[in-house]
Amino acid sequence: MVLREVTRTVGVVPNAAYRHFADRDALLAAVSDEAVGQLARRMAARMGEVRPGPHTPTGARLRLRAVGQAYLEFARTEPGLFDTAFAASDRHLPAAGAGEPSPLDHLQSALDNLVAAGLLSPARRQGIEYPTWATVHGLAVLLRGPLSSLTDGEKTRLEAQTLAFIGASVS
Amino acid sequence: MVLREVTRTVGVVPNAAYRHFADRDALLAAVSDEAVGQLARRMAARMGEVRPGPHTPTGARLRLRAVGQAYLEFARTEPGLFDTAFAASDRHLPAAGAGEPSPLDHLQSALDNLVAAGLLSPARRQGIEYPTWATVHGLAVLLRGPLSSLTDGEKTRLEAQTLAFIGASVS
DNA sequence: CCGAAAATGTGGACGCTGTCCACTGTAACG
DNA sequence: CGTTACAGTGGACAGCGTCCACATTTTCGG
Repeated sequence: MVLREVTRTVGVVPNAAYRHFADRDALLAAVSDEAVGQLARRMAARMGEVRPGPHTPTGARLRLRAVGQAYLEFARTEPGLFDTAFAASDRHLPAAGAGEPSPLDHLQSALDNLVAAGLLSPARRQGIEYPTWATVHGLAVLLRGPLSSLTDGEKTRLEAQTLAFIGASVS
Repeated sequence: MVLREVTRTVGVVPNAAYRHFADRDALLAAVSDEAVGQLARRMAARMGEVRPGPHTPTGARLRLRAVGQAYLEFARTEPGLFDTAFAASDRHLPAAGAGEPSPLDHLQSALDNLVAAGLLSPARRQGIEYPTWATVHGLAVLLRGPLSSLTDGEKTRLEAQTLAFIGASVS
C-alpha cells in the first residue's frame, strides 16, 4: 500500500520505482530517513528560538522544553511522516559517522545543558535521555492512538503536563 | 496479511472468517480486545503479589512499580499481542459500562494508592496517569524499535531506570 | 423425531498489492 | 557516431481482502 501509491502520484508505472529503490522497504526507509531529518531540524529550530543562554538555568530548562515541544508538534502536524520515521529507520541513534545531528543528539545536548547549568547532577544525567525520550514519544503515540478522541485543547494541556512531568524528574 | 493467515492456521478457507467477523479490521479488533484483557490481567496479577498493604508507603510504591513492570514484561514477552493491542482497540480507556478493569484502571488505582499513602498530593495526582502511561508505553515502543539492538541486560536496566524516573516525578 | 431454520464452510471470482522479467527509449560522453 | 548507463514500459505472477452463490452441518420447536 505504498509503492504503487507513490509511483501513481509521481505519474509513473510501478516498476519505475525499482530503478531507484531495491524494494518497498527500501523506499519506506528512505522516506523514514527524510522524516527523521525533518524532525531533527524542527528541534534545532525550536531550540534556536530560545533567548537565554544555554548554560543559564532558565535557558537550559527552556531548551529541554523546546526539544519536547518540537517532537510533539511534529507528531501532530506530520502524522504520516512521524509514523514512517519510526516504522523503518535506523537513523534514530546518533549517526556513527558525521552527518546532521539526530533527534536524540538534540535531546542529549539539552540534557547536557541542564548539567552545565547545575540543575541536573551528572549522576542523574547518566542514561536519562531514554526515559525522557520514552515519555515524549509515548505521549505522541498515545495521542494518535487510545487518546485520539481527546479535544485539541485537552491534548495541548496534556502535552504541557507531560513536559512538566519530565522537568520534575530531570532536575 | 492477517485474515488469510488466521484462516490458514485454523485450517479453513478464507471466506469462513466472514461468518465470525465483519471484515479484517473487526477480526483485528477482536484480537486487540483479547490482548488488552491479557495485559490487564497480568497487571492485576503482579499487583496481587505485592505483600505490603496498598495504603502503606512501600506497598503503594511497589504496586506502581508492579504495574509498570507488568506492562513492560507484556510488551517484551508478547510482542505480537502488544502491537495488536494498540493497533485497533478502543478498549484502553476504562470501559464505560462494567466489565473487567482496563490497564488504565489498574494504573489509576496504583496512583490513588500513592495519594492514600500520603506520597502524592491530590493536586499532583490530577491527570498524572497519562504522563505515567506515556513513559512506560514509550519505552516499550522504543525498545521494540530504535532501541531494539540493545542487549537484554541493557533493556532490563533501562526498564528499571525508567520506572525510577517515574517514581521521581510521581512523589 | 422430523423438518425448517440458523450457523458454518466451500469454490470461484474481482481488484488491489509488491515483485520479477524482457524490452524500449533517452541522455551522456569519449 | 556509437556505446553505455539510466529511466521508464508492458505483461505476468502470487498473495491479499472481499463479494457472491452454493453446500453442509447443527440446532430446536412442534
